[in-house]
This record gives sequence, structure tokens and C-alpha cells, in this order.
Amino acid sequence: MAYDHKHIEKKWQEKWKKDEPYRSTEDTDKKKAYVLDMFPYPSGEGLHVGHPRGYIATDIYSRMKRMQGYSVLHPMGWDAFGLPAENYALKNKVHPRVAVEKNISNFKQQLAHIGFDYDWSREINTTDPAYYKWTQWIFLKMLEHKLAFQSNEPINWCPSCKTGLANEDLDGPVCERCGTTVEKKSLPQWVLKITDYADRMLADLDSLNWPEHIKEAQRNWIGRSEGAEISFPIVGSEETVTVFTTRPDTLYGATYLVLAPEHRFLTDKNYGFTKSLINADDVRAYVAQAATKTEIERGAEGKEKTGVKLEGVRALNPATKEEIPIYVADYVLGGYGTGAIMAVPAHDERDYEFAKKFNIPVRNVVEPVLVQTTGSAAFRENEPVQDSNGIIAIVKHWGDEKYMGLYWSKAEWGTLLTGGIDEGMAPEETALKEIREETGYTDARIVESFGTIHSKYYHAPKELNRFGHAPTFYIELKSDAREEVSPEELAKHELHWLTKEELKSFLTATSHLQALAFLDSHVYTGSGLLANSGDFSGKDSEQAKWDITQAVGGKRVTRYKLRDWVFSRQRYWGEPIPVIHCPKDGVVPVPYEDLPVVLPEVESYEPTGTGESPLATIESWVNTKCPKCGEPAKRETNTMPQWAGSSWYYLRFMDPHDATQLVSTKNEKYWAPVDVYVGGDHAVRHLIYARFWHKFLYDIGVVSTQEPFARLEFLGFILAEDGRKMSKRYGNVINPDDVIAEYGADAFRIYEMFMGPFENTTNWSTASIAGTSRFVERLWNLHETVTDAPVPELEPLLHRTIQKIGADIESFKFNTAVSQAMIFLNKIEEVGNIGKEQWRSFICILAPLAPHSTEELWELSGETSSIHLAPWPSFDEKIIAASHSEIVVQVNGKRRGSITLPADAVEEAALAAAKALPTIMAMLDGNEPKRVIYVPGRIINLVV
RNA sequence: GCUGGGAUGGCGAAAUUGGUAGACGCACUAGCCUUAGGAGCUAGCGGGGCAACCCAUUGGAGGUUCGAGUCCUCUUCCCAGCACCA
Repeated sequence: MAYDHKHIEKKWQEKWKKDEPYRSTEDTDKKKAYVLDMFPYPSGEGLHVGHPRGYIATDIYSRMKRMQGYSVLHPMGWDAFGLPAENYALKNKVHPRVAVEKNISNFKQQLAHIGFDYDWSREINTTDPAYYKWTQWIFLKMLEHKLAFQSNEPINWCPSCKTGLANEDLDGPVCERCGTTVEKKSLPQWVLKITDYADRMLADLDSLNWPEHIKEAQRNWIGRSEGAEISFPIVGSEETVTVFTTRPDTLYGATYLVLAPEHRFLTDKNYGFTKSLINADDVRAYVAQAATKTEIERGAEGKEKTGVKLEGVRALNPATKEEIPIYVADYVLGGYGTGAIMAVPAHDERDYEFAKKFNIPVRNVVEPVLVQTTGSAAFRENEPVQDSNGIIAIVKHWGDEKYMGLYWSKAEWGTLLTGGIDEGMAPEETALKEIREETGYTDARIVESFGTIHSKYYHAPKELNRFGHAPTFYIELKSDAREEVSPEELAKHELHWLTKEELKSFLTATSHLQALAFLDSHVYTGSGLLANSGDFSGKDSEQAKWDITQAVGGKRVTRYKLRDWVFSRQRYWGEPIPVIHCPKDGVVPVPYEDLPVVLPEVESYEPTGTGESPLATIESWVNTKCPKCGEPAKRETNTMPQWAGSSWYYLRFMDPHDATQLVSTKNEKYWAPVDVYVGGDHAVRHLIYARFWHKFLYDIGVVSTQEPFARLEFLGFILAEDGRKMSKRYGNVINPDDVIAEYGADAFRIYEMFMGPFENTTNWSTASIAGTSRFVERLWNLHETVTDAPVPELEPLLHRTIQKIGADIESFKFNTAVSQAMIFLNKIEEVGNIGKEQWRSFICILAPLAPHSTEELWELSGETSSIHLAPWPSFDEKIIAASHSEIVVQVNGKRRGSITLPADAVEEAALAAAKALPTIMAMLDGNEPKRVIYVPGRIINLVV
């Protein structure tokens, strides 16, 4: 009889609902496994086939863990506060609460068809007052620990969503939700000091078993950089401009300062130094213009630098004691560092670009040091070194876009024009002289000087290491005027005219390649030897960094890109921020015993757009009494952002019904941390917020682990068959309900896992699901071939299959687990029957993947309890090893045949067997192999 | 530009971590079965050969090794994140 998926799947889904075999318990006799999905946002669109992929993975994983004897926590819940739900409700003219309830029940029904093992008794919903009581509780604790504070700093404001946003809610310069360009707006805001945790969040990333790209994204977002703050006095004033730089070693090359348009010296009229400003109007106009420009405009204009010089105001470079100009320019960001920089055009691309435009001097202070590591001139460590001075010149052809290359045939060595500097002769003079002597060209002009390139190499003729110091020039020939060259010079090298590209492969010395690089980019941003830097000249730039900082009274500081978390939203659908504003006592937290502050039911919850929350209009709710003095006071009307509830929900699953505490110590100790966390996207926001809250809860003793999620598995998306995202807009959405109705939940589950590696993004293919559907059918049909006695032929492969499927599920390689199952199934069909115990083992390891059909087959085999509570089968490595009897015979590393030998056969036996093969005999042609490499159980390789 | 990850048949992919490249599945081709098939079965599916076998081959170029998809150097292209962060 064919497999009737509709009937069988329904039968078991109902039975599991009734019997609750998946109830989680804090069973201290067992090891625990906490397996968690990123809980969904119940949108109105319902699920498409991409959504359940992660849920199927955790389902399979948790089912296996349960069978392996673990106490499993695999819960599900709903993240339902926030803008999407509210916007959906507004559009459809229903209350968000009603919309959310409806969407949740729709989601739950869809999930039920797939046959998940969730413990629904632990379901949570972030919009439930019993839940968000604890979200508010955490906020109050943060307030208590001064991690939550009020601020009036301008924040990102989305004019379409009518609310303030955190940096993390932006997609570049636009609101990630609606795509509207955000504005800057000053509003009283609640802010969380996430930056206090930046260092710990960065350091602890190393301890996490997470995909590298996600850790990297977090490192990027935290954006730690070490540098120095250095103060530049303003000439004729008491004021100083403090700049942040990661390159204090280049201080001697700082030839101007730049203030961001947002710098307080420019925006705050109280700063006296502006009195001496001659062109105040121009400056003010530039600042005003920059303020109206959105970040996208600032960035878009081809990054062409703009700015205005502060005429009449000068700063003192504390190292050189030179007076340098100050500019305002929008390439400096107000929000990072101190909002002011020292500009070093010689060693920073952006400063160089600006300096060229405004004709500001460029002073080289760091010179590259190269070590020749390849070729005959490779530097020899631990051998004596001799200093030498010479020049390097890039010489351009008088007519073509070609450059001079010299090939030294004796040394097999391609160079630019070089030459030693004679005592008392200027490098410039030397360069021109060398061109004349070595090549005869007389009509040469120095166009540019690149400073000195240092290089360590081995000088073969003298059998000595050299540390060369070479001033480097770019020289153009004005004509082909040429005098005679002495025959001995001519004999030494051949002259070639080469394009830049050709020169790149022609040159052998790394120092010459560096000279060539200067032609394209005039800016050297690396480290090296300091020059033109007073007492520090000649020192290593990296080592001198902090000495220079100290010498000018600067201080070493660490800066982050990460901004504090703007935590207020001027919208209705969120957790009310639990504070009261009292005219007398100021900000007063709502007493813990008064939590939760329940979101009031209202008729109109439209955002006002004025920067006030819609809650502000509900007088009866807003007006309250101060908990401290009892006088009339007003409630805070802002709500929390969408990410609040999801920042700690994984803790509530451990103990979802405790009305007296967030999570009991007993349960937290048992379940924490989350062993495997599965989801896509959210690489930065949710994970960084949750880690922040978790570390805070650790600090106040609520949780016992430093990190919430020990292991993270990243989920690849499923695209539509046409390669685009599944969306109503494109009409390419595949609904899992339809797929399941046609092929069954088991085939659907297996297909989603078989599509490709779990972290890969793949296109959905309805045609391909036929393969896994066939697999379930064929598996079903096999139960008629079960015999009493075990089939010996199947033993090795069965054990290998148990081993591989277990290991693959453990490491989230579901695609190869499925493939192994198919291989074994093919083998059973080939053999024709399977022993009863073998069959039971096989369906047991398939149970996590195909929970319905295997449960039915289990029952058919005479069992009365659930297969999902059966023990996971074990395997015997010896039986697996015994099957590896075929070993490959190679000649010179190429496969030429195979022989069958016991795995523990000695080399002599293997060699004899190999030699006996006709092909091998022919290839050896009576000779003995020169060498034999024998890897028992694998290969034997004969070298002839 | 920076950082991280990739590139293997017509397609999704696998490869015991340096040891038979292309497992498994899809699509395709031929045949069988069937009133019919978007069902099932058998065989084939890099190139050559009736065959045993031979040759080529993991984006490209070099290298290390008895042996390289895997390690090293250079290079091209693709994806993702960040991006005037000093």
C-alpha cells in the first residue's frame, strides 16, 4: 500500500499534541541541550517555504539530542512589538493587538503542518504584559546602574515612520524599514550605554563558536580603534582643538587641522576664538549647508572634498611649533572621535586629496622600509649589514607612455635606474648624472620627488647584506637627445621601454616596485622610518607612536564606531518606558512592584509626527502621581524599540511562568547557555543587543554565563525559483501548506535539508522535491521486505550510516546526512531485504528527519511507544573499518587499478598483489619500482 | 577601497581533511511497462574506443609533494558586510 501522507501525518500530529512527548523538564540526571530558533515576527503575510528551513534544522537537531538521552529545550514564541506590526495594523485598520493575535494563530497553524517538536507550554509573546513586565524590569535595572540616561543629542528621525531610530536601524543613510532618508532631529531621548560593554563584547567574540563572517560583522560594527588625543593650541587664544588620531607618529607631517561642520566651536557661539574669524559668514554658510545635506549627499558627490578655511585663525602644531591653518570640511564626521582631525596629506589619502585642492603643503614624515625576501638578493638574516646610499629614478620616455627598465643579464635582474650617491653630491644631481652616464640621455627633468625608500637586501657582488637608503624621483625625458655611453656601461645592462604593467612583472626588487606604486598613489599609509620629525627622525614609526604622543602631552585613547543605543520610539506599539516625570523630583522610576506599566488600549494609535508619542494624548494614562512625593506627575510616553523584547527572550523560555522573577536561578543554571542558536540575517543588531543585555544581567547576577549563545548556526535563505526574493510583489511565493498537501511534511522537510549546505542561499525548486518525495515512498515500501534475521551484507554500511548521520546532524550538515540515508536505502533495495533490528536502527536515525513516516513504521514494527523517545542507535567502528578492504593501486600518483586486501595487510603483501595486476605488470615492464608508498586501507603508490 | 567567504558536470552539490574527483539528488537521453501520465522500472549521462582500457579535468598561472579540489605564491571573477570612522 502506498504511503498516505495526509492521513498518517495528521494522525501523529494529533497524537503528539495529546501525549506531549516533547515536554521539557529540568531533569538533573540528564545532560541538557537548549536548541533555539530566532523567534519569528508574526507578519500578516504568513510563512513562505524559506521561513521554516531553520526551524526544521533545530527540530531535527533537537529530536536527535532527545533520542541521545539529553533533556531538550526547544521552544517557540513571538516577537510581536514594533513598527511592522503597527504599520500593518494601521494599513488594515485593526488594532495591533488584534492583528498580532490573528497572525500568530495563522503562523501556528502553518507550523503545525510541518510536525515540529516544540514544547508549546513554554510559548511566549513579547507583547504579553506578563512578559514585558520583565523587559521593563531590565530597563529599570539599567537605569539604576546608570546605563540608561536621557539625552538631547540630535538623533536619526524617520519622517515616514515618524519616530527616532538607532544607528542600527539605518541602512546607510536611509531607514531600513521604509527606505526614507533620515533626518537629524533633537528630541529628548532615552539612551542605553552599550558602549560601556564594547570592549567586552569584542573580546568575548573569540570564545564563541560562531561563523566567522558574523563575528567579523560585529567587530566591524563595534569598530574599536586605538589612537591618541592631541591638543593643538589656537594661536592668540586660550582655546585648543583636540583631535583624535590613530597615527600620532605622523604628527610632524600635520600641516593643517579640519573641524567637522558639527564641531562645537562652530555651532556654539560662546566659543570666543571665533571672534578673530575674518570670514565668519562663509564659515557659517558652509556649516549651515552641511547641516541640510543628508549623509547620502555628503557621500555621493564622488567624494569630492569641499571645505572652507577659517581665515584669521591658526593653530600651533605642538611638535613642529609651526602655525598651521584650520579648515571646516564635511569629510570629517562630527560623531566620531572628537569631531576634529589633524590632517597629514603625505600619509592619508583623504587629506592628500583635500590638500591638493586647497594648495596646502605636503610633508613626508614616514618612509617605507622594504625587505627583499625573494630572488638572489633576498636579505640574509643574522648576517652583517652595511648601509648604503643611492637613488632610484623612474624615467619616462619623451614621447610614449613608457618607462625605463634596465635588465642586468649577469644577475638576471630587472631594475629601474639606480646609482650610488657620491660624497657631497645632491641626490637630484646624482639622479641626472646617472641617467647620462648609464643611458646617455641628457634632456631630463625631475618632475617629482617621492622621498626616501629604505630597503634591506643582499648585495651579491660584495657578498654582504645592505640597508639601502634611496631618495626616489620621477623624471621625464624632454627629448631623445643622447650622448655616447662608454662600452663597459653598455655591456652591463640592456635598456627597455616598458609600460607600467610590463614594469610590474619586470622589476625584481620590492623597493623598486614600491617606487612604481608611488607613481599611482602619492600617499604612503604604511609604517616605516620617521623623517623630518625632529628627534624622532630615523626611529621606527610604530615604536615612536606613543613617545610622540607623550612628548606633546597627548593621551592614549580607545574609540569605537559603536554608538550608544537610542532607545525611545515615538510610536504606540511597544513596551512603555517605565518612568515618571515629576515637576519636583525629576525622573522617577516606576517602583518595581508597580510593574508592568501596561500599554493602554486606545482608539487612535496613529503616530503624531511631532516627536511626541501617541500615548501623550491619553490623559487618563499620562497623568499619575509621583511615587516619591505623591504630587501630580506625568508618565514617560515614549515606548521601547522592537529589539527590546528579543534581547532577552531566550532566558524566559527557561522559566516562562514565574511571576516573581525574570528567570529562576535553578532553571537558568540548568539550561544556560543556549547550546545552538539558529537564524539568518540579524547578524549585527539582535545579536549585539542581546549580548549587551546578557552581559549586564550577568553583572547584576541574574544569569551565570558571560555569553547567551554558545554556538550560532547561520541559515541560508531560500530564493524563489526565478532567483529573486519571495514576495507577494513578484507573485513568486511558495506556501509550505501547498507543498505539504501535495508531497507531505516529511518530503518537504527532507527536501529543505537536502537542497544544499545549510548556510548557502539556494533557489527553491519544485521539480527537485520529487526526489525526496520518492525517497519517503521507497522507504515506506521497504517495510514489507523486513526479515527476522539480520542481513550481514548490510552491516558495515548500516554502521557507517549511523555514524555519519549522527555526526552530520551534530555539525548541521543535513544535506550529506540525507544523502547517506539515500545511499543506504539504495543498498537495501539492491540486497532485497533487511533484518528487523537493522530496520529499526535505520528508521530511528531517520526519525528526526522524517518524524511522521518513521513513527508510523515504528508502530508497524510492533512498538507502542513513540520512536522519538527511543534511544539513538550505536555503531561499531570495527565493523565499518572492516569494509575498507579495497585499496587503490597508483603508479606515479595516478590510479591504475585496485586490489582487495584485509585492512591490516603488510606492505609486502600489498606490493605483491599490486604487481600481480596485468596493467601494473605492463607498466613496470620487469623493473622494480623506485619507491613504494603504502597507506594501509587506502592506497599503494609505485614510483617508477 | 577595507574585511570576511567563495569559484568543482546542464543544475543543487559531495570528497574520510593531502590519498579512486564528481557520491547523493534534479534535469536530460534511450528502452520497458501502461488506455494514459508531470506515475513506476532498467540503462546511460566529460571526451575517445565494440571492448579491456586510454585521455582530459576542480576559474587562471606557477610552486611544494610519491600524490593537490584540498597546502604555498601570484592573478581573475563572484557573493556578503562595512565604507570619507582619521
